[in-house]
Amino acid sequence: METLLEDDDCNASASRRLAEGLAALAHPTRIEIVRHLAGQPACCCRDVVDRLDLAQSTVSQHLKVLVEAGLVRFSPDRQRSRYELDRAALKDLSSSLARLTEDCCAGC
Amino acid sequence: METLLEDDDCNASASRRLAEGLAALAHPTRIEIVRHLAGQPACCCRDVVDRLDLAQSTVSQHLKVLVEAGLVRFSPDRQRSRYELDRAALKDLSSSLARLTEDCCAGC
DNA sequence: AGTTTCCATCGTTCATCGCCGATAAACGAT
DNA sequence: ATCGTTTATCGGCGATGAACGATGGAAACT
Repeated sequence: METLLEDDDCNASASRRLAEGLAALAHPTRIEIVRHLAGQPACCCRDVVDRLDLAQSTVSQHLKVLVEAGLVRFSPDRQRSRYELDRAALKDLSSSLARLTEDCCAGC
Repeated sequence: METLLEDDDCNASASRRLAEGLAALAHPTRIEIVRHLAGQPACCCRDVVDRLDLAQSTVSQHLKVLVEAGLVRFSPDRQRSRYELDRAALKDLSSSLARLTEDCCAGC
């Protein structure tokens, strides 16, 4: 029962973390931002603003969400800001979902 | 409804659909529900209510979200309702995220 | 008959999201 | 020193999300 409880806690905690990661990507604009970031080593906020038809403040917010979720690395570069896709984190998230899917399809 | 899609909207449309799928899973409770559904061929609303400490109406809502996202199949079984995990749809979602991740990691 | 059980839906409350305009700080250029 | 550019953050507004209780309908049990 001790191990069972720990398993449950583990599952619940994993669910929470996975949900947080998925929530960060659960918006078309943020997926587009990730796609854009994938094409280059890094870019600044302005680049994204030019690409998407959204206000600069809105883009900044979306970038913040991605950074807080750990999917994008942020480093203030003088005037410009430097946003870089954390591909390892993205892979982790994808793997987590894949693992959940595999667990769910174990019997088929 | 949305049978007409311009080529330019292809990426945006894919992002939108992926975002919708991820949003359905972007909640710890719904992930737990999916996990629970994975352990059996099907179950009713009551089963989930007993497992999670939430009101029956809340659970019903979460199930509805999963059904509308296509991740869970629903068939009214006499008195009880029958919810069944659509493992193929879950795999599709997982694959979509994996594809995005691969696209983003093509150069590494 | 009446009753219980299971379920979906409605209405409400509260919090969060998504978007914007405005603002101020930081930096580069003139 | 004064622009122009870039950026993050604030305040506000409408929309959505998440939770609950209450209600009513349908099936099953007494």
